[in-house]
Amino acid sequence: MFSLTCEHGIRSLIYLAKRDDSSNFISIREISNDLDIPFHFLTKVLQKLTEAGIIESSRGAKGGIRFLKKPEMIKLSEIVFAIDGEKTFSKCLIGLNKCDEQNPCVLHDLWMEPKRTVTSFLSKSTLNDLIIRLNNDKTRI
Amino acid sequence: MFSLTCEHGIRSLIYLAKRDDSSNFISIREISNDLDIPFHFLTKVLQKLTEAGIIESSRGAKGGIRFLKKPEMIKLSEIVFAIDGEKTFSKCLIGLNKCDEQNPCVLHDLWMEPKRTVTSFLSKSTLNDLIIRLNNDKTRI
DNA sequence: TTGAATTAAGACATTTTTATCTTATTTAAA
DNA sequence: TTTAAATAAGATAAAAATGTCTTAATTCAA
Repeated sequence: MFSLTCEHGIRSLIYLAKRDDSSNFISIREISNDLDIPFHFLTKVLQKLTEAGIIESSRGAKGGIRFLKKPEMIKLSEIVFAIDGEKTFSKCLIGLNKCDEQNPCVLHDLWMEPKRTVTSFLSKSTLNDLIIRLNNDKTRI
Repeated sequence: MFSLTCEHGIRSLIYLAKRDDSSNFISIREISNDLDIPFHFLTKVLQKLTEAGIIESSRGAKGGIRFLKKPEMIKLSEIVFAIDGEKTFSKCLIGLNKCDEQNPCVLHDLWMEPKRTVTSFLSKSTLNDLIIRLNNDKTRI
């Protein structure tokens, strides 16, 4: 569904939202350890989110990453689009490069409703919505 | 969404359903030409569908592939599962290997409804449903 | 101002996916 | 029975995704 890179990105930001005191940077090494994601791989994933303006980073002692936007303003869709690309769920299901209302592929119409459900889920869910779940139960990242 | 391999598989079977006179084999070379899919790559894609029992193949002159099951009985989900794997849409969204009702990931509950919509779309749509669309309009494979 | 801590960046390695090529095997028909 | 036509299968190549390592740049604090 999502690339592994994207999964790492989502998990990291949920982790960050859970930990965030919003003024201090959280070190990537710590995230890497707690979420069991290879450190050097993770730095590259997070660089994409930095370029996308979702987080900012600081080098050196006490460095790390922190949110540039408020977690209640960050949608799942933003994260996915930043990492897997804007077209992640708007591409033609069978790979036709010109597939639209005028010239639809055989799946186009049937795919519209499920696609809407998925994209609405991604654009409705903010990081805050998600960490609320983490506070309650046995829910995990 | 689907792997390229899977896209090729779906397109080929829709093409076959459209062409099918159900007794003759259709050559892979012909499918390859008409759908603009690399021939040797396509033979391997179709071998997966043969192994899955959806089509059968014949070597030699007048060889090719044909359906083993009737197109009205072949669901999109079968094709996807045969090529991209059974768990294509049941895997945890963020990659946790033990994610279920008891120990859900943060996305688990929110993902349930969109997932249902997608899997229902895949399991409702048969090849026959799809080629009906091809007969009408400007619809393409 | 120096040193330790930390991310950035680029080179490199591995794995998976996609693509190609060659040879073997099978089938139908002359 | 031979030949042409076709898929099967395995080797190899290329590209993309994932993972690792090294060096550079930056930051804080002693």
